[in-house]
Amino acid sequence: MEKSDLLKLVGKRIKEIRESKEMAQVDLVVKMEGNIDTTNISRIESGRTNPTVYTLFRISQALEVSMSDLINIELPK
Amino acid sequence: MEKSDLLKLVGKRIKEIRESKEMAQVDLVVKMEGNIDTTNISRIESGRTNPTVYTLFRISQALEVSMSDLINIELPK
DNA sequence: TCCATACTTGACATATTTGGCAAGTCAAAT
DNA sequence: ATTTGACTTGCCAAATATGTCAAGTATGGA
Repeated sequence: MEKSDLLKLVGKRIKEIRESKEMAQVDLVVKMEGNIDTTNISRIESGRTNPTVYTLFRISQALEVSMSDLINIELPK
Repeated sequence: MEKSDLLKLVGKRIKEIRESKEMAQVDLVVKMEGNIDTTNISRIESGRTNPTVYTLFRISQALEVSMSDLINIELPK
């Protein structure tokens, strides 16, 4: 799988979960540890950035899901 | 959880899986896509670096496990 | 002891993430 | 038509991941 496809899948998954919890990007950001703003969330959700594990971790905490949930991806082999 | 603790957990998990498959760091590296060498694996396994999703993905492929397996961590709350 | 293998560590250049702000788009409501 | 809310995009600086090589450590075997 290509890098860009992976990032799109991860981003889509994050967005899905966020929306399923009816959170806006802002809501996510205010729940996250440390400094971050919606710019970064937007970039991650659209797959334009390759987030680090720690960033994923903070997102998963704010969404109240496990990190595994965030990258539980159908690997299109 | 602290960033450094997270990174140590992830690194430990990767090392565990690699060793369970009786692979040396070199074996992992040669199976991975793109350029990488054992230096980076060492840094990731020891938690001194905060790997990106794509790097985790390439490691998971080379180890023939899912990415979820790599970050399936007991979250110490 | 000497050597080979495995891994760690330091230093370095390059690429990219992160964090921040400002401006732009877009849809819905007033 | 204007405003409001949600999100995107461009740009910037700072921090850091990546990739590479060289040197160092540790272990076990010949």
